[in-house]
Amino acid sequence: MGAMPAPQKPGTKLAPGPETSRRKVTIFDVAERAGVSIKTVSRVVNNEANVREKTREKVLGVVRELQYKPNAAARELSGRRSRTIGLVYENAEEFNYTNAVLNGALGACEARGYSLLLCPLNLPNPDIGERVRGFATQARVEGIVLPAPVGDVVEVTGALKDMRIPFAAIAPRDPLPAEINIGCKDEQATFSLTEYLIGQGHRSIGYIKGHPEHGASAKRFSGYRRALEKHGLAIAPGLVRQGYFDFDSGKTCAAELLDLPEPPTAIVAGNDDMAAGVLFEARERGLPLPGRLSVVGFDDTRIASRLWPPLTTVRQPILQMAETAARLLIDRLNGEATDAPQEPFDCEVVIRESAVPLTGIVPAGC
Amino acid sequence: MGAMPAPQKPGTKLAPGPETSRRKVTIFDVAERAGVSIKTVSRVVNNEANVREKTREKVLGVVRELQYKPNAAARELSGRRSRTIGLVYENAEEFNYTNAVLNGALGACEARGYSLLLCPLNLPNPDIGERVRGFATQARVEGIVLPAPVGDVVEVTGALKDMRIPFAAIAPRDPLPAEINIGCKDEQATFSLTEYLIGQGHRSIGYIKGHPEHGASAKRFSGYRRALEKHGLAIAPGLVRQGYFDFDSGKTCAAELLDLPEPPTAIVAGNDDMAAGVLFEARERGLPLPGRLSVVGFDDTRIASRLWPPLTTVRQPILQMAETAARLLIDRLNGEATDAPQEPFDCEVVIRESAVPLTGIVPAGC
DNA sequence: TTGTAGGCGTTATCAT
DNA sequence: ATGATAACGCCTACAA
Repeated sequence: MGAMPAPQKPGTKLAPGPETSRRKVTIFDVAERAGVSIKTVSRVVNNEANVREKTREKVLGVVRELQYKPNAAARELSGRRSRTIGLVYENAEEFNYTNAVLNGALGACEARGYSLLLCPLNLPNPDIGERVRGFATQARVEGIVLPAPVGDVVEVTGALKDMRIPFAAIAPRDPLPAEINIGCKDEQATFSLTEYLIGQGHRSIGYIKGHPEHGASAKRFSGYRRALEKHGLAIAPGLVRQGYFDFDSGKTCAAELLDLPEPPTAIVAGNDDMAAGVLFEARERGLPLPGRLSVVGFDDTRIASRLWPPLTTVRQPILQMAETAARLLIDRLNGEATDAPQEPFDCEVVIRESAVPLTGIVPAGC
Repeated sequence: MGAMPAPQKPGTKLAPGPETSRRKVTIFDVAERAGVSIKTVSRVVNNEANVREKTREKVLGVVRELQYKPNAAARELSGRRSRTIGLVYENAEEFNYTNAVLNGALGACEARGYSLLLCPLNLPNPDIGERVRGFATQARVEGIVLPAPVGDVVEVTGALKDMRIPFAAIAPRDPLPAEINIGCKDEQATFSLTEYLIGQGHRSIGYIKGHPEHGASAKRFSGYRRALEKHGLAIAPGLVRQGYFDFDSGKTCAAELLDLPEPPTAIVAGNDDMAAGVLFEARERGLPLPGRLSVVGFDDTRIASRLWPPLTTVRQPILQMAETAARLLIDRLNGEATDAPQEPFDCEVVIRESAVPLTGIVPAGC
């Protein structure tokens, strides 16, 4: 071992410094620390045979200690195995938040020769921070797209900032969490929607707020309030309820609104799912729809047009927003800086039959 | 150039043979053929500066000619750029075919240290074959999961077989297209559903078939037919319509059924979306629901419980099916053979209020 | 403008 | 059972 030139451990000659401790740990580090050759480490890591149990344990110990993760690229290059499978599926064009985001991001990636890796989260969750950290490390991503409401989860954004991984947020709240933030005119859209109801003669309009964790909830509510103010309508007590963007909370809030001494003649729900809950509750009470109660939603999800009556709602360009987020992120990654903050996207009010003019002649029974 | 050892072109010493022509073309091949160094090729491919226009063109020509695609792993290993971004998103637990498939496959991958790459398709499409080929090549996947109806698209399966890429099909039709085929008891479930209606006293039961391209469509229809036969009920002419798994076709077919001289008292739709169309059509005609018409669907998608009346339907374990497909595929990739074909999964009938006993006393008006 | 040398971190081969 | 060494295909640094 004397005269033999020490195997040049990759990375060894990097200038030492504060960053050194965070240098990627390689198979050489593990081998050295365990007093074995890299091949033995490789054997252990890949569960190959021909390793003494004692050696295996020792190596595994070091692996844990050093938190060694094999480099996927090197593995693939050398071993010709990508450890990747594909999912080829029919892309139903139906609207769905997650799918729209996916398609938008995928489109931007495809156009630029990038790949997209997924990390679904179940919120709320105590250890998202760790999950995201693991994802970013394992998946070796250059940047990350964070659709609402994840862009507002500090455990996630914190971990990312910590790891210095650039990210783009879709529809986040203020203050904007990312370098790249993509939004749409939620406020303006709800304002229009509410004005539309006012134009139909409604004077008592209830509101069901969205999930407080979503940035969009507050913006939408603002639009509602601004419309009422503009037309000199006060918000009667109890007319605003707190929902959570889901069907059940919409139904519950609708029940509360309809139980009011003077129930509203129209209800603005923070999204379609809650609007569906409102319709359901009204239906259960036998209220003639839309005659007795006008309802509007937000998102134009698939169920909006399937419900009875079909829902008047707002369509956000989520696909484009996601596409833009991914595109700007990739551009930024490639040093093609985007200085100006992205202009918010326009939304489109979709008129259907769930909101009708308040005629004063409320049809009886049916 | 004389004494200089020829640069050992990677792969050169592979035994020549029939496979040789299909060997991966590398940057060396391009360089040699273009009469330049690999660095120049690299410059061209990466759009770097300092390449004479003429040289650039020549290289690009060879690149096209040889169909050279840079090896992503080598690129990443050397350049420390993964050309991959991540999408961290909240995984709404709501049911949705695509999402369920995604989550199932993702789960299996995560558990085995695999990555999942997505390739959404828009069917029908003249050049899916090329798209899939491109995806498989570019994404360098080891295997592919094909959820319905893609497993039945011969352009896709053909391309994959051609490229010798193993794949697993979810809910394909017979004859089974893949080595690994995962199904569920569609026939049995529709049989139960139909028997349920018969048990409620219905004797005239319409059926709206699903998309003919889906293997499940035929199986479900069989279940319906078997139930009628078992109970000695004939299928009156016009009682079976051809739908396409979408809302509009369900609505259209419902109109046809309801226009029959003797319209059915119950309708079995091949999926929830068509069932929603049926409800919508009935609602437009002012038919009291569910009293005047019982409707059942299949899939238990989210809208099933949002509709009025809430839909009696069938829940398939799609998530588990996708998980199993991906798991078996990965196992196979790793040589852990699975000899026995996978047993079909059970489905679960979900009883809600859209189907009610035929009382004989049809409520008038409303 | 173009080319050469060397390294990226792993697996494969073949000795020991 | 274990290890030295050569690929793997590309990019960066530096030389010409």
